[in-house]
Amino acid sequence: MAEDLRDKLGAQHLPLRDQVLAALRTAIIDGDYLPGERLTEDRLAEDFGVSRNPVREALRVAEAEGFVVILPRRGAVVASPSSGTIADMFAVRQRLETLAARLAAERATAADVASLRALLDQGREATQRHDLARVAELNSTLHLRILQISGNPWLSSIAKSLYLHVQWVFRLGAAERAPHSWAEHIQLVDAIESGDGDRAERAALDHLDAASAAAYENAEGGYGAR
Amino acid sequence: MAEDLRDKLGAQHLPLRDQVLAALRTAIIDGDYLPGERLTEDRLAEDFGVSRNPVREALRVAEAEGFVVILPRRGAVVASPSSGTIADMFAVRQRLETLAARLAAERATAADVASLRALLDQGREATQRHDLARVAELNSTLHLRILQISGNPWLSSIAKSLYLHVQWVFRLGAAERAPHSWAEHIQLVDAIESGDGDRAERAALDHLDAASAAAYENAEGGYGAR
DNA sequence: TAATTGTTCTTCGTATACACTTTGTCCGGA
DNA sequence: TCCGGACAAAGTGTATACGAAGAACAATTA
Repeated sequence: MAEDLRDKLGAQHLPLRDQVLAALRTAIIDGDYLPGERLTEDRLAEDFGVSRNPVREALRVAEAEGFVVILPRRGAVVASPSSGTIADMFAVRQRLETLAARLAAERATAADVASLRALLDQGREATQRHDLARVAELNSTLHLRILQISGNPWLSSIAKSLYLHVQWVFRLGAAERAPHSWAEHIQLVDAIESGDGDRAERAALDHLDAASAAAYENAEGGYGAR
Repeated sequence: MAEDLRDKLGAQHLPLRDQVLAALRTAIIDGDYLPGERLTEDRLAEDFGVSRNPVREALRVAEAEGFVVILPRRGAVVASPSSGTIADMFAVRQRLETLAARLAAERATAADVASLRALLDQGREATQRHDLARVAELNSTLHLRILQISGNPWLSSIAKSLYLHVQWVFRLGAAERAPHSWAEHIQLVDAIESGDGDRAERAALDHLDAASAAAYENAEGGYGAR
Protein backbone atom coordinates (compact mmCIF):
# COMPACT_ATOMS: atom_id res chain seq x y z
CA MET A 1 0.00 0.00 0.00
CA ALA A 2 2.56 2.51 1.09
CA GLU A 3 4.84 1.37 -1.68
CA ASP A 4 2.00 1.75 -4.10
CA LEU A 5 1.60 5.35 -3.10
CA ARG A 6 5.26 6.00 -3.35
CA ASP A 7 5.38 4.54 -6.83
CA LYS A 8 2.54 6.73 -7.88
CA LEU A 9 4.18 9.75 -6.40
CA GLY A 10 7.37 8.95 -8.23
CA ALA A 11 5.50 8.65 -11.52
CA GLN A 12 3.57 11.79 -10.80
CA HIS A 13 6.75 13.73 -10.35
CA LEU A 14 6.32 17.02 -12.16
CA PRO A 15 9.59 18.36 -13.48
CA LEU A 16 10.22 21.97 -12.63
CA ARG A 17 10.23 22.88 -16.29
CA ASP A 18 6.60 21.77 -16.58
CA GLN A 19 5.60 23.71 -13.52
CA VAL A 20 7.39 26.75 -14.85
CA LEU A 21 5.71 26.34 -18.21
CA ALA A 22 2.29 26.12 -16.62
CA ALA A 23 2.97 29.12 -14.42
CA LEU A 24 4.32 31.09 -17.36
CA ARG A 25 1.30 30.32 -19.52
CA THR A 26 -1.02 31.27 -16.71
CA ALA A 27 0.86 34.47 -16.00
CA ILE A 28 0.70 35.49 -19.65
CA ILE A 29 -2.96 34.57 -20.05
CA ASP A 30 -3.87 36.36 -16.85
CA GLY A 31 -2.03 39.43 -17.97
CA ASP A 32 0.59 39.37 -15.27
CA TYR A 33 3.07 39.55 -18.10
CA LEU A 34 1.78 41.93 -20.75
CA PRO A 35 2.27 41.61 -24.51
CA GLY A 36 5.61 43.03 -25.53
CA GLU A 37 7.05 42.70 -22.06
CA ARG A 38 10.55 41.45 -21.91
CA LEU A 39 11.14 38.15 -20.16
CA THR A 40 14.76 37.74 -19.18
CA GLU A 41 15.79 34.33 -18.00
CA ASP A 42 17.18 35.63 -14.74
CA ARG A 43 14.01 37.46 -13.94
CA LEU A 44 11.79 34.47 -14.63
CA ALA A 45 14.13 32.22 -12.69
CA GLU A 46 13.81 34.53 -9.73
CA ASP A 47 10.05 34.97 -10.11
CA PHE A 48 9.54 31.22 -10.04
CA GLY A 49 12.30 30.47 -7.59
CA VAL A 50 14.22 28.06 -9.82
CA SER A 51 17.45 28.07 -11.75
CA ARG A 52 17.79 29.21 -15.31
CA ASN A 53 17.77 25.77 -16.92
CA PRO A 54 14.12 24.88 -16.30
CA VAL A 55 13.18 28.41 -17.34
CA ARG A 56 14.98 28.08 -20.64
CA GLU A 57 13.32 24.79 -21.44
CA ALA A 58 9.91 26.18 -20.58
CA LEU A 59 10.56 29.23 -22.75
CA ARG A 60 11.31 27.09 -25.81
CA VAL A 61 8.00 25.30 -25.44
CA ALA A 62 6.16 28.54 -24.79
CA GLU A 63 7.64 29.82 -28.01
CA ALA A 64 6.46 26.74 -29.92
CA GLU A 65 3.01 27.34 -28.48
CA GLY A 66 3.01 30.96 -29.56
CA PHE A 67 2.92 32.60 -26.16
CA VAL A 68 6.34 34.21 -26.43
CA VAL A 69 8.60 35.28 -29.23
CA ILE A 70 12.30 34.60 -28.92
CA LEU A 71 14.73 36.78 -30.79
CA PRO A 72 18.15 35.20 -31.10
CA ARG A 73 20.67 36.79 -28.78
CA ARG A 74 18.06 39.20 -27.51
CA GLY A 75 15.79 37.02 -25.49
CA ALA A 76 12.09 36.41 -25.07
CA VAL A 77 9.18 38.82 -25.10
CA VAL A 78 5.51 38.09 -24.53
CA ALA A 79 3.83 37.66 -27.93
CA SER A 80 1.46 40.37 -29.17
CA PRO A 81 -1.56 38.92 -30.93
CA SER A 82 -2.89 41.25 -33.59
CA SER A 83 -6.54 41.54 -34.48
CA GLY A 84 -5.70 39.91 -37.79
CA THR A 85 -4.73 36.70 -36.12
CA ILE A 86 -7.89 36.75 -34.03
CA ALA A 87 -10.05 36.16 -37.07
CA ASP A 88 -7.61 33.50 -38.18
CA MET A 89 -7.84 31.78 -34.84
CA PHE A 90 -11.60 31.66 -34.96
CA ALA A 91 -11.54 30.31 -38.49
CA VAL A 92 -9.39 27.41 -37.39
CA ARG A 93 -11.34 26.89 -34.18
CA GLN A 94 -14.54 26.67 -36.20
CA ARG A 95 -13.12 23.82 -38.22
CA LEU A 96 -11.69 21.98 -35.26
CA GLU A 97 -14.29 22.43 -32.57
CA THR A 98 -17.14 21.51 -34.86
CA LEU A 99 -15.27 18.30 -35.59
CA ALA A 100 -14.77 17.79 -31.87
CA ALA A 101 -18.48 18.25 -31.24
CA ARG A 102 -19.32 15.72 -33.96
CA LEU A 103 -16.89 13.15 -32.65
CA ALA A 104 -18.02 13.73 -29.09
CA ALA A 105 -21.61 13.14 -30.13
CA GLU A 106 -20.65 9.91 -31.85
CA ARG A 107 -18.49 8.61 -29.03
CA ALA A 108 -19.77 10.01 -25.75
CA THR A 109 -20.62 7.48 -23.08
CA ALA A 110 -23.34 7.98 -20.51
CA ALA A 111 -20.65 8.95 -18.00
CA ASP A 112 -19.28 11.55 -20.40
CA VAL A 113 -22.66 13.12 -20.83
CA ALA A 114 -23.21 13.07 -17.10
CA SER A 115 -19.98 14.94 -16.48
CA LEU A 116 -20.98 17.56 -19.06
CA ARG A 117 -24.37 17.93 -17.42
CA ALA A 118 -22.71 18.36 -14.06
CA LEU A 119 -20.63 21.19 -15.49
CA LEU A 120 -23.76 22.79 -16.91
CA ASP A 121 -25.41 22.64 -13.50
CA GLN A 122 -22.44 24.19 -11.79
CA GLY A 123 -22.38 26.86 -14.47
CA ARG A 124 -26.04 27.70 -14.01
CA GLU A 125 -25.50 27.98 -10.30
CA ALA A 126 -22.43 30.18 -10.68
CA THR A 127 -24.35 32.36 -13.11
CA GLN A 128 -27.06 32.87 -10.54
CA ARG A 129 -24.42 33.86 -8.02
CA HIS A 130 -22.98 36.27 -10.61
CA ASP A 131 -19.61 34.65 -10.06
CA LEU A 132 -18.17 35.54 -13.46
CA ALA A 133 -14.73 34.15 -12.82
CA ARG A 134 -16.16 30.78 -11.89
CA VAL A 135 -18.43 30.81 -14.93
CA ALA A 136 -15.51 31.51 -17.21
CA GLU A 137 -13.57 28.72 -15.60
CA LEU A 138 -16.42 26.27 -16.06
CA ASN A 139 -16.77 27.46 -19.62
CA SER A 140 -13.20 26.45 -20.31
CA THR A 141 -13.57 23.17 -18.51
CA LEU A 142 -16.63 22.32 -20.57
CA HIS A 143 -14.91 23.03 -23.86
CA LEU A 144 -11.82 21.09 -22.92
CA ARG A 145 -13.91 18.19 -21.71
CA ILE A 146 -15.68 18.00 -25.05
CA LEU A 147 -12.32 17.95 -26.78
CA GLN A 148 -11.26 15.13 -24.52
CA ILE A 149 -14.43 13.19 -25.22
CA SER A 150 -13.79 13.52 -28.94
CA GLY A 151 -11.02 11.00 -28.38
CA ASN A 152 -8.76 12.48 -31.04
CA PRO A 153 -5.52 13.49 -29.34
CA TRP A 154 -4.31 15.67 -32.20
CA LEU A 155 -7.56 17.53 -32.33
CA SER A 156 -7.62 17.84 -28.59
CA SER A 157 -4.12 19.17 -28.22
CA ILE A 158 -4.32 21.63 -31.10
CA ALA A 159 -7.72 22.96 -30.20
CA LYS A 160 -6.72 23.26 -26.58
CA SER A 161 -3.79 25.40 -27.50
CA LEU A 162 -5.97 27.61 -29.68
CA TYR A 163 -8.52 27.84 -26.94
CA LEU A 164 -5.90 29.04 -24.49
CA HIS A 165 -4.89 31.75 -26.91
CA VAL A 166 -8.44 32.91 -27.36
CA GLN A 167 -8.78 33.09 -23.60
CA TRP A 168 -5.63 35.07 -23.44
CA VAL A 169 -6.74 37.67 -25.94
CA PHE A 170 -10.27 38.02 -24.68
CA ARG A 171 -10.08 37.07 -21.09
CA LEU A 172 -12.12 40.07 -19.97
CA GLY A 173 -14.72 39.96 -22.71
CA ALA A 174 -15.07 36.22 -22.37
CA ALA A 175 -15.90 36.54 -18.71
CA GLU A 176 -18.62 39.04 -19.50
CA ARG A 177 -20.10 36.98 -22.27
CA ALA A 178 -20.00 33.73 -20.39
CA PRO A 179 -23.50 33.96 -18.88
CA HIS A 180 -25.05 34.73 -22.26
CA SER A 181 -23.34 31.82 -23.89
CA TRP A 182 -24.58 29.32 -21.38
CA ALA A 183 -27.76 28.67 -23.31
CA GLU A 184 -25.64 27.75 -26.30
CA HIS A 185 -23.72 25.31 -24.16
CA ILE A 186 -26.92 23.58 -23.15
CA GLN A 187 -27.84 23.21 -26.80
CA LEU A 188 -24.43 21.77 -27.49
CA VAL A 189 -24.54 19.22 -24.70
CA ASP A 190 -28.08 18.23 -25.68
CA ALA A 191 -26.86 17.62 -29.20
CA ILE A 192 -23.91 15.57 -27.98
CA GLU A 193 -26.18 13.49 -25.80
CA SER A 194 -28.48 12.82 -28.75
CA GLY A 195 -25.58 11.19 -30.56
CA ASP A 196 -26.45 13.14 -33.68
CA GLY A 197 -23.14 14.30 -35.16
CA ASP A 198 -24.68 16.74 -37.61
CA ARG A 199 -26.72 18.38 -34.91
CA ALA A 200 -23.73 18.63 -32.56
CA GLU A 201 -21.64 20.16 -35.29
CA ARG A 202 -24.33 22.71 -36.00
CA ALA A 203 -24.64 23.60 -32.32
CA ALA A 204 -20.88 24.07 -32.04
CA LEU A 205 -20.92 26.24 -35.13
CA ASP A 206 -23.65 28.46 -33.73
CA HIS A 207 -21.76 28.80 -30.49
CA LEU A 208 -18.54 29.72 -32.21
CA ASP A 209 -20.24 32.22 -34.48
CA ALA A 210 -21.70 33.96 -31.48
CA ALA A 211 -18.41 33.86 -29.62
CA SER A 212 -16.59 35.20 -32.64
CA ALA A 213 -19.05 38.07 -33.01
CA ALA A 214 -18.74 38.88 -29.33
CA ALA A 215 -14.99 38.76 -29.55
CA TYR A 216 -15.02 41.26 -32.36
CA GLU A 217 -17.28 43.64 -30.53
CA ASN A 218 -15.01 43.38 -27.55
CA ALA A 219 -11.94 43.88 -29.72
CA GLU A 220 -13.19 47.30 -30.75
CA GLY A 221 -12.13 48.52 -27.35
CA GLY A 222 -8.82 47.37 -28.50
CA TYR A 223 -5.53 46.03 -27.52
CA GLY A 224 -3.72 48.69 -29.44
CA ALA A 225 -2.48 50.56 -26.39
CA ARG A 226 1.04 49.50 -25.83
CA MET B 1 25.74 9.54 -39.25
CA ALA B 2 26.98 11.77 -36.51
CA GLU B 3 29.36 13.45 -38.90
CA ASP B 4 26.59 13.95 -41.42
CA LEU B 5 24.46 15.76 -38.89
CA ARG B 6 27.36 17.74 -37.61
CA ASP B 7 28.16 18.92 -41.10
CA LYS B 8 24.60 20.07 -41.58
CA LEU B 9 24.92 22.03 -38.38
CA GLY B 10 28.21 23.66 -39.16
CA ALA B 11 26.94 25.28 -42.33
CA GLN B 12 24.44 27.48 -40.55
CA HIS B 13 24.48 30.19 -37.94
CA LEU B 14 21.26 29.61 -36.03
CA PRO B 15 21.18 28.91 -32.30
CA LEU B 16 22.44 25.42 -31.70
CA ARG B 17 19.18 24.33 -30.15
CA ASP B 18 17.34 25.14 -33.39
CA GLN B 19 19.89 23.31 -35.47
CA VAL B 20 19.65 20.34 -33.16
CA LEU B 21 15.86 20.45 -33.36
CA ALA B 22 15.92 20.54 -37.14
CA ALA B 23 18.46 17.75 -37.30
CA LEU B 24 16.46 15.71 -34.81
CA ARG B 25 13.23 16.14 -36.73
CA THR B 26 14.94 15.21 -39.96
CA ALA B 27 16.61 12.19 -38.41
CA ILE B 28 13.29 10.97 -37.04
CA ILE B 29 11.36 11.58 -40.25
CA ASP B 30 14.07 9.94 -42.30
CA GLY B 31 14.05 6.94 -40.04
CA ASP B 32 17.58 7.37 -38.74
CA TYR B 33 16.00 7.19 -35.32
CA LEU B 34 13.26 4.57 -35.33
CA PRO B 35 9.98 4.70 -33.38
CA GLY B 36 10.49 3.46 -29.86
CA GLU B 37 14.20 4.07 -29.97
CA ARG B 38 15.62 5.53 -26.81
CA LEU B 39 17.15 8.98 -27.10
CA THR B 40 19.43 9.67 -24.18
CA GLU B 41 20.66 13.19 -23.83
CA ASP B 42 24.28 12.17 -23.78
CA ARG B 43 23.89 10.14 -26.92
CA LEU B 44 22.18 12.95 -28.83
CA ALA B 45 24.72 15.43 -27.55
CA GLU B 46 27.47 13.26 -28.91
CA ASP B 47 25.68 12.59 -32.21
CA PHE B 48 25.26 16.30 -32.82
CA GLY B 49 28.54 17.34 -31.29
CA VAL B 50 27.02 19.68 -28.70
CA SER B 51 26.50 19.73 -24.95
CA ARG B 52 23.42 18.54 -23.11
CA ASN B 53 21.69 21.88 -22.76
CA PRO B 54 20.85 22.55 -26.43
CA VAL B 55 19.78 18.93 -26.75
CA ARG B 56 17.43 19.21 -23.81
CA GLU B 57 15.84 22.36 -25.18
CA ALA B 58 15.39 20.77 -28.58
CA LEU B 59 13.86 17.67 -26.98
CA ARG B 60 11.22 19.72 -25.18
CA VAL B 61 10.10 21.28 -28.44
CA ALA B 62 10.22 17.96 -30.24
CA GLU B 63 7.97 16.63 -27.53
CA ALA B 64 5.52 19.49 -27.99
CA GLU B 65 5.52 18.73 -31.70
CA GLY B 66 4.82 15.08 -31.07
CA PHE B 67 8.01 13.61 -32.47
CA VAL B 68 9.25 12.25 -29.16
CA VAL B 69 7.66 11.18 -25.92
CA ILE B 70 9.34 12.15 -22.68
CA LEU B 71 8.75 10.10 -19.55
CA PRO B 72 9.72 11.86 -16.34
CA ARG B 73 12.96 10.56 -14.91
CA ARG B 74 13.22 8.03 -17.72
CA GLY B 75 14.05 10.14 -20.73
CA ALA B 76 12.92 10.50 -24.30
CA VAL B 77 11.96 7.91 -26.88
CA VAL B 78 10.99 8.43 -30.51
CA ALA B 79 7.19 8.55 -30.69
CA SER B 80 5.38 5.58 -32.15
CA PRO B 81 2.36 6.66 -34.11
CA SER B 82 -0.32 3.98 -33.92
CA SER B 83 -2.76 3.37 -36.72
CA GLY B 84 -5.33 4.94 -34.43
CA THR B 85 -3.60 8.27 -34.47
CA ILE B 86 -3.17 8.03 -38.22
CA ALA B 87 -6.90 8.16 -38.71
CA ASP B 88 -7.04 10.99 -36.21
CA MET B 89 -4.40 12.91 -38.12
CA PHE B 90 -6.28 12.59 -41.37
CA ALA B 91 -9.50 13.68 -39.72
CA VAL B 92 -7.86 16.89 -38.57
CA ARG B 93 -6.03 17.38 -41.84
CA GLN B 94 -9.31 17.10 -43.67
CA ARG B 95 -10.75 19.95 -41.66
CA LEU B 96 -7.70 22.14 -41.96
CA GLU B 97 -6.54 21.58 -45.51
CA THR B 98 -9.99 22.01 -46.94
CA LEU B 99 -10.13 25.34 -45.18
CA ALA B 100 -6.71 26.17 -46.58
CA ALA B 101 -7.88 25.34 -50.09
CA ARG B 102 -10.93 27.55 -49.68
CA LEU B 103 -8.96 30.46 -48.34
CA ALA B 104 -6.32 30.02 -51.02
CA ALA B 105 -9.01 30.11 -53.69
CA GLU B 106 -10.41 33.29 -52.23
CA ARG B 107 -7.11 35.04 -51.78
CA ALA B 108 -4.69 33.73 -54.38
CA THR B 109 -3.06 36.35 -56.59
CA ALA B 110 -2.04 35.72 -60.17
CA ALA B 111 1.52 35.27 -58.99
CA ASP B 112 0.40 32.68 -56.44
CA VAL B 113 -1.41 30.69 -59.09
CA ALA B 114 1.59 30.95 -61.40
CA SER B 115 3.88 29.52 -58.74
CA LEU B 116 1.47 26.62 -58.19
CA ARG B 117 1.33 25.96 -61.92
CA ALA B 118 5.10 25.98 -62.06
CA LEU B 119 5.18 23.31 -59.37
CA LEU B 120 2.64 21.27 -61.31
CA ASP B 121 4.82 21.47 -64.42
CA GLN B 122 7.90 20.39 -62.54
CA GLY B 123 5.90 17.58 -61.02
CA ARG B 124 4.66 16.35 -64.39
CA GLU B 125 8.19 16.41 -65.70
CA ALA B 126 9.58 14.54 -62.69
CA THR B 127 6.80 12.00 -63.03
CA GLN B 128 7.80 11.34 -66.63
CA ARG B 129 11.38 10.83 -65.49
CA HIS B 130 10.07 8.45 -62.81
CA ASP B 131 11.97 10.49 -60.24
CA LEU B 132 9.80 9.53 -57.29
CA ALA B 133 11.84 11.33 -54.66
CA ARG B 134 11.56 14.57 -56.58
CA VAL B 135 7.84 14.08 -57.09
CA ALA B 136 7.34 13.54 -53.38
CA GLU B 137 9.34 16.64 -52.63
CA LEU B 138 7.29 18.73 -55.06
CA ASN B 139 4.17 17.23 -53.57
CA SER B 140 5.14 18.59 -50.18
CA THR B 141 6.15 21.94 -51.60
CA LEU B 142 2.81 22.28 -53.32
CA HIS B 143 0.83 21.54 -50.18
CA LEU B 144 2.88 23.88 -48.06
CA ARG B 145 2.60 26.60 -50.68
CA ILE B 146 -1.17 26.34 -50.61
CA LEU B 147 -1.09 26.66 -46.84
CA GLN B 148 1.05 29.73 -47.20
CA ILE B 149 -1.29 31.25 -49.78
CA SER B 150 -4.19 30.74 -47.39
CA GLY B 151 -2.68 33.58 -45.41
CA ASN B 152 -3.72 32.18 -42.05
CA PRO B 153 -0.60 31.69 -39.97
CA TRP B 154 -2.29 29.45 -37.40
CA LEU B 155 -3.71 27.23 -40.04
CA SER B 156 -0.43 27.16 -41.86
CA SER B 157 1.69 26.28 -38.88
CA ILE B 158 -0.63 23.61 -37.51
CA ALA B 159 -1.27 21.95 -40.84
CA LYS B 160 2.41 22.03 -41.65
CA SER B 161 3.22 20.19 -38.46
CA LEU B 162 0.56 17.60 -39.22
CA TYR B 163 1.84 17.26 -42.74
CA LEU B 164 5.33 16.55 -41.45
CA HIS B 165 3.95 13.78 -39.31
CA VAL B 166 2.10 12.23 -42.19
CA GLN B 167 5.30 12.33 -44.19
CA TRP B 168 7.09 10.68 -41.35
CA VAL B 169 4.67 7.81 -41.08
CA PHE B 170 4.19 7.22 -44.77
CA ARG B 171 7.27 8.51 -46.41
CA LEU B 172 7.65 5.39 -48.51
CA GLY B 173 4.04 4.91 -49.42
CA ALA B 174 3.63 8.59 -50.16
CA ALA B 175 6.47 8.48 -52.65
CA GLU B 176 4.78 5.62 -54.46
CA ARG B 177 1.42 7.26 -54.57
CA ALA B 178 2.71 10.65 -55.62
CA PRO B 179 2.35 10.10 -59.39
CA HIS B 180 -1.23 8.91 -59.05
CA SER B 181 -2.16 11.87 -56.93
CA TRP B 182 -0.86 14.39 -59.42
CA ALA B 183 -4.13 14.50 -61.31
CA GLU B 184 -5.85 15.44 -58.07
CA HIS B 185 -3.36 18.24 -57.60
CA ILE B 186 -4.21 19.66 -61.00
CA GLN B 187 -7.88 19.66 -60.05
CA LEU B 188 -7.02 21.43 -56.84
CA VAL B 189 -4.95 24.14 -58.46
CA ASP B 190 -7.58 24.64 -61.14
CA ALA B 191 -10.15 25.13 -58.43
CA ILE B 192 -7.94 27.60 -56.59
CA GLU B 193 -7.37 29.55 -59.76
CA SER B 194 -11.10 29.72 -60.37
CA GLY B 195 -11.50 31.56 -57.09
CA ASP B 196 -14.41 29.28 -56.20
CA GLY B 197 -13.96 28.43 -52.53
CA ASP B 198 -16.54 25.65 -52.51
CA ARG B 199 -14.96 23.99 -55.49
CA ALA B 200 -11.46 24.24 -54.00
CA GLU B 201 -12.67 22.79 -50.74
CA ARG B 202 -14.26 19.89 -52.57
CA ALA B 203 -11.10 19.24 -54.57
CA ALA B 204 -9.01 19.22 -51.40
CA LEU B 205 -11.47 16.85 -49.79
CA ASP B 206 -11.27 14.43 -52.69
CA HIS B 207 -7.51 14.55 -52.58
CA LEU B 208 -7.36 13.89 -48.88
CA ASP B 209 -9.85 11.05 -49.08
CA ALA B 210 -7.71 9.37 -51.70
CA ALA B 211 -4.53 9.99 -49.73
CA SER B 212 -6.15 8.65 -46.59
CA ALA B 213 -7.29 5.50 -48.35
CA ALA B 214 -3.84 4.98 -49.82
CA ALA B 215 -2.26 5.54 -46.43
CA TYR B 216 -4.43 2.85 -44.93
CA GLU B 217 -3.61 0.35 -47.65
CA ASN B 218 0.03 1.12 -47.11
CA ALA B 219 -0.30 0.79 -43.37
CA GLU B 220 -1.41 -2.81 -43.68
CA GLY B 221 2.19 -3.74 -44.28
CA GLY B 222 3.05 -2.34 -40.89
CA TYR B 223 6.01 -0.41 -39.61
CA GLY B 224 9.00 -2.37 -38.51
CA ALA B 225 9.56 -3.70 -42.00
CA ARG B 226 12.70 -2.46 -43.68
C1' DT C 1 24.97 67.45 -34.05
C1' DA C 2 26.80 63.16 -35.66
C1' DA C 3 29.81 59.45 -35.32
C1' DT C 4 32.57 56.51 -32.71
C1' DT C 5 33.89 54.17 -28.79
C1' DG C 6 33.23 51.83 -24.48
C1' DT C 7 30.44 49.70 -21.01
C1' DT C 8 26.94 46.82 -19.48
C1' DC C 9 23.39 43.53 -19.84
C1' DT C 10 21.87 39.34 -21.53
C1' DT C 11 21.78 35.33 -24.13
C1' DC C 12 24.12 31.13 -25.65
C1' DG C 13 26.77 27.37 -24.97
C1' DT C 14 29.91 24.60 -22.17
C1' DA C 15 31.23 22.20 -18.15
C1' DT C 16 30.63 20.27 -13.70
C1' DA C 17 28.43 18.52 -9.67
C1' DC C 18 25.13 15.92 -7.29
C1' DA C 19 20.66 14.06 -5.68
C1' DC C 20 17.39 10.91 -6.99
C1' DT C 21 15.01 7.22 -9.99
C1' DT C 22 15.01 3.66 -12.70
C1' DT C 23 17.00 -0.41 -14.31
C1' DG C 24 19.77 -4.27 -14.54
C1' DT C 25 22.73 -7.64 -12.42
C1' DC C 26 24.26 -10.68 -9.19
C1' DC C 27 23.96 -13.69 -5.41
C1' DG C 28 22.25 -16.41 -1.74
C1' DG C 29 18.41 -19.09 -0.13
C1' DA C 30 14.12 -21.82 -0.58
C1' DT D 1 15.05 -23.67 -10.82
C1' DC D 2 13.04 -19.77 -9.15
C1' DC D 3 12.54 -15.89 -6.08
C1' DG D 4 13.78 -11.72 -3.67
C1' DG D 5 16.71 -8.35 -2.17
C1' DA D 6 21.22 -6.01 -2.16
C1' DC D 7 23.98 -3.56 -5.00
C1' DA D 8 25.88 -1.05 -8.93
C1' DA D 9 25.25 1.44 -13.20
C1' DA D 10 22.94 4.55 -16.10
C1' DG D 11 20.49 8.60 -16.85
C1' DT D 12 17.53 12.41 -15.70
C1' DG D 13 16.59 16.73 -13.00
C1' DT D 14 18.41 20.69 -11.19
C1' DA D 15 21.77 24.06 -9.80
C1' DT D 16 25.77 26.70 -10.57
C1' DA D 17 29.67 28.88 -12.69
C1' DC D 18 32.12 30.67 -16.50
C1' DG D 19 33.44 32.57 -20.97
C1' DA D 20 32.23 34.23 -25.56
C1' DA D 21 29.50 37.06 -28.38
C1' DG D 22 25.75 40.10 -29.57
C1' DA D 23 22.75 44.11 -28.59
C1' DA D 24 21.57 48.23 -26.29
C1' DC D 25 22.78 52.24 -24.36
C1' DA D 26 25.78 55.82 -22.55
C1' DA D 27 29.83 58.56 -23.00
C1' DT D 28 33.07 60.72 -25.53
C1' DT D 29 34.97 63.03 -29.32
C1' DA D 30 35.17 65.47 -33.75
